[in-house]
Amino acid sequence: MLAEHVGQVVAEWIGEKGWKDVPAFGLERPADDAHGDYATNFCMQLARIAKAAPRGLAEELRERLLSTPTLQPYLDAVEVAGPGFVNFRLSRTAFVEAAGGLLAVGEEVGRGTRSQPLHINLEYVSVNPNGPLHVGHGRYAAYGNALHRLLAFSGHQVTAEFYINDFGRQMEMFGLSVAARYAQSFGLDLPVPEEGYQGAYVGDVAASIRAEVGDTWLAVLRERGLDDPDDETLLYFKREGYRRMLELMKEELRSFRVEFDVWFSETQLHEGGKVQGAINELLSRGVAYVEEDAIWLRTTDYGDDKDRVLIRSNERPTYFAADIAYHEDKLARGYDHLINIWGADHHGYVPRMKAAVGLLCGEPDRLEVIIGQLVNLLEDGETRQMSTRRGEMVTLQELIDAIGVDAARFFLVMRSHDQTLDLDIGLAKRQSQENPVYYVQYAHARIASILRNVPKDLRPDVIDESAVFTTAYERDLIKTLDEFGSVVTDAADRRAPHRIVGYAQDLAARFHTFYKHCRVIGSEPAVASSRLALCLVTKIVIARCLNLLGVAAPEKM
RNA sequence: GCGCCUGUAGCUCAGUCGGAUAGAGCAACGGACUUCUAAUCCGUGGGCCGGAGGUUCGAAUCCUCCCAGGCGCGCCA
Repeated sequence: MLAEHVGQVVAEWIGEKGWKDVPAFGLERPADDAHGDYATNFCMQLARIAKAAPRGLAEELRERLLSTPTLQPYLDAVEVAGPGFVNFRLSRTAFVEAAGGLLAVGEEVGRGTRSQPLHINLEYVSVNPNGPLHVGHGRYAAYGNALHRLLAFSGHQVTAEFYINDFGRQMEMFGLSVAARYAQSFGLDLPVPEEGYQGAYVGDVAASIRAEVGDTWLAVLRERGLDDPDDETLLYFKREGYRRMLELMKEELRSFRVEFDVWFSETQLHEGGKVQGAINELLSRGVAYVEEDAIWLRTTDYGDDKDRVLIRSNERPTYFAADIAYHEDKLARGYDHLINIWGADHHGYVPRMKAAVGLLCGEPDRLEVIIGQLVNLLEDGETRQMSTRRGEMVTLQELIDAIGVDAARFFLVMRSHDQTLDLDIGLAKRQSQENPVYYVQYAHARIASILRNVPKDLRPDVIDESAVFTTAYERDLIKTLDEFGSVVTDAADRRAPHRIVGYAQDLAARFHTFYKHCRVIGSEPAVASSRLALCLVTKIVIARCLNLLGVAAPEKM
């Protein structure tokens, strides 16, 4: 509420002095209340450019602020402190106006308005549809979906996309594995291939096919076995297995409150000629070339270590080639910006993909790759390794069944995506009651409870009267609420939804403290109504935070 | 060997485009319910911010080197 006004005065000051390349002006919340409601270190940063002592500059700024008439109603005191800090103490009027402003905005508190909103394509999760989602995928799902909500709320237009890796050898092996389990369910001894998928869920998929078509394919499998992957029977199992796994995956994600706008099939990219088309175009433009019977892309033009193969000498396209066609397709659909969320095990792939985008459109930075660190799984302190192929994994569903969607999402998104996450599944199950999500949700439920008990004649209005907002509890709450908008923008720009978690915990803590010390119902009318206004705004902001994280905001607990 | 990420309280982690006395949760200990939900609040203890140099009025934050851990360096996906 104050930063803009002070910023204007500062800008005029700088203009008069003719200083160049000055740092950005900002206010911060001091850790110590003795340093006021807000403080700035601007004069110390300015000292080098202005070639003057920080404290002298601070004194000068203080004089200017105190002689600016429009600021007077908002400031009780401006002090110069320490090596050159300027500390601000706000007036009651400032708090009343801030609270009134927030109440007037209502449900839309914190929504960003961008002068240049971007149409962003956000791709995440994107796994082979040949096994259930494990908790590692769950982390990217929780992170990506929270980022989706956050970017949208901060003022961008976002399309969420899932790239289905349904092409190639992994899917073939999966199809063969399903066929083998199908045959085995009739007593036919057809072993799952060495490199096939051993998990029990493969048997479930086979059983589901059997339930639909009975022994239709049994005789053919007995006769021909699994040796020719292009056999139409085996293609059938690949297709049907794929279809069922994809449905399962969609259901799991939906139950985890993760929704995608576009499901994009890699196979259709190949069958629609898009891969070949992209390569032809790159060849004709001379950025791809033939050498040693293979086709290569000049990714070194954009700083990659070496050029990369698009078509192998055996004439099969690489995964990279398909990915190029995919990104060309995304670019052609008109997005300003592409964001991919990848696991840390793919980070070596980033330079070539950015180079490819550079070769496609001339702007490698239209692609932004966010690398999410991995989840380190433990069970009661012991490391637990995961393998989709061997069917050894902790599934996302298992975590959800154990601790619920809210606690799982909160836990998976509360730490920076840049940090490897230790998840002890045994500990998580035992400690689910201590999940901090309940602390935040409880604040919301408490407010809902107050609202249920509000007498009819009490209305949420901020009344300009000397009795209101006299406590530090109320003022802390207002300051925190007032910061929500900048927290949203900051978290979105940094791709850091975990900052929303931190903010929500902080806001909930300030509310709980306020609740303990500041009675709402039963206080004298002016005080009660002003406090009710704070409750209403707090409820809106907490609900918004939880919504951005994909977590429910309960009315009762 | 090279590249990316990480190293902060007993545990899990915030804080990292330099700011005032480094924070939270959990765990430990001690208090607070006749009043809007005690899933809460108030308090106590707990730290060579991996190590060493450097830049700066000021470094957990920036630079260099070292140590430790994770991940990656394919005509795999």
